[in-house]
Amino acid sequence: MFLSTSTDLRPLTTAHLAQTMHLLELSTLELADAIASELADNPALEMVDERRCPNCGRPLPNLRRCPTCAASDGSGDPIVYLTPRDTGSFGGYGSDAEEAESREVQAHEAFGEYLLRQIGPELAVEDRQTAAYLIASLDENGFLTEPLAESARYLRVSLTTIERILKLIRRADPIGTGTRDSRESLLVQLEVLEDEGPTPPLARRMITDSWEALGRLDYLKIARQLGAPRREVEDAAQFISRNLTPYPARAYWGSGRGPTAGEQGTFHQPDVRIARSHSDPDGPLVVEVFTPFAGWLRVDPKFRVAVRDCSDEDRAEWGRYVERASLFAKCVPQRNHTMRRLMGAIVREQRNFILHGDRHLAPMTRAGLAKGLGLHESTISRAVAHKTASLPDGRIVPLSKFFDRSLSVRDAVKFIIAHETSPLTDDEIVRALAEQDIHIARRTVAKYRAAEGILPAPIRGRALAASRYSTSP
DNA sequence: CTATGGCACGGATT
DNA sequence: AATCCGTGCCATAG
Repeated sequence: MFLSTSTDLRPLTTAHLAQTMHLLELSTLELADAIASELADNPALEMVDERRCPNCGRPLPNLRRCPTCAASDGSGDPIVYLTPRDTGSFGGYGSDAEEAESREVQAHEAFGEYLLRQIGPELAVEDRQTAAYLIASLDENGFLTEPLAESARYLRVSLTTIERILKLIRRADPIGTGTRDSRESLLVQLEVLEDEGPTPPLARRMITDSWEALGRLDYLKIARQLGAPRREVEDAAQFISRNLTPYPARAYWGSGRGPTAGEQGTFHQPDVRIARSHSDPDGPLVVEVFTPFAGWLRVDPKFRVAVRDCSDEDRAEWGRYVERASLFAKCVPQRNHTMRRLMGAIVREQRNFILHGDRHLAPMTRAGLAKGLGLHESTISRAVAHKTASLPDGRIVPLSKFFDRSLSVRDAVKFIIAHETSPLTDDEIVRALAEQDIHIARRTVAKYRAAEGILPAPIRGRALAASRYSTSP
């Protein structure tokens, strides 16, 4: 059986070889495709479907994270680990999806597929259709507004079945999708965090019993309602706002607001997730670098045996496959290791930016980072290219943003204009910036202002005046 | 005359 | 080597 498959070996192309060297510049999704096609083309390569820590290689039976690799070393440095995430590219369906009518539909479908793929393995075959229906009924916030009884009647399945499937959807990434509203969503998210570690005991009651007051941040009222000290209420509220998000699905459609045009309406899975440690929000940041599969790659031992036993004329060709498979199997973990180191360095350098916003972005160059890590600068460039990270506040930003030289100044310009009493001219903005020790030319302010989509001072004045008389904003 | 945008140049970055 | 970015100069609009 094995020999029969070997008759249709596909030729090794130079393009493939070149690709092996370029694994670093692939996003998680692209890497999944690359691995899938390599597995298809090279019979000597095998994926072992056994969960292992993608970093240290230890087996991980029923564990999501490797306890050793996910531990803090106590130095205050960010905790960076690799997280296997099934991207679904091994299912065999083509990557060139049909052109959808609108990007919105495309995004929704991709999001649905993403959910379905995660829960697929835990789903009985006859439940797949039900799950697909439920996911398709989600609204733009990822909520399920249709009454469950109605879905049950339409699908002719029991309410308990629906609830069982829904429970899977709710706990899949992004956690809290498939709930009825923000409140239920927060509860599900809290539940998952409770499984992982300690959470403020007040948090749950605040969401269930003091929802209204929580929305208005009325801590005094919550404290009175729950009979708890105000101090504890504030702590719990801070925990909620830092670790839970009312619209978990939104993070997957680019940044909901903000002028990152072109990204909107696109479903996007980040390649890296940066979060606060929920047990210690002021401690080291927790960074997950996603890898596209849970198993590991190696040269198929059966193929090795076959090479040893085969005829001389076959040996040369088959040997090339073995060599390539072996190289590829080494390159993938190498890539992930580099990504892990790189993210550690970036997050250490940009902690303030990650936690406190654009204005705190520190100047950082790829070249400087390369020196610090002992890597070539082109390696850093490749590793940064085509990848995105999700930040603790839910925004998804390209990794290149960490190297934006002008972001903090642009943000300062935005801030000045947002707080002006009367429209400031570009020259006046230059002077305002100088007071913050930021020295740039007038012409540059004009460019930043334009880049942020802010109108020139005289027109801003008019727009302000006009808005007093018109009803539309 | 003042505020701004277009074009192009040079230096830094990739 | 190619690209990006800040800036100066100059034309133009109000």
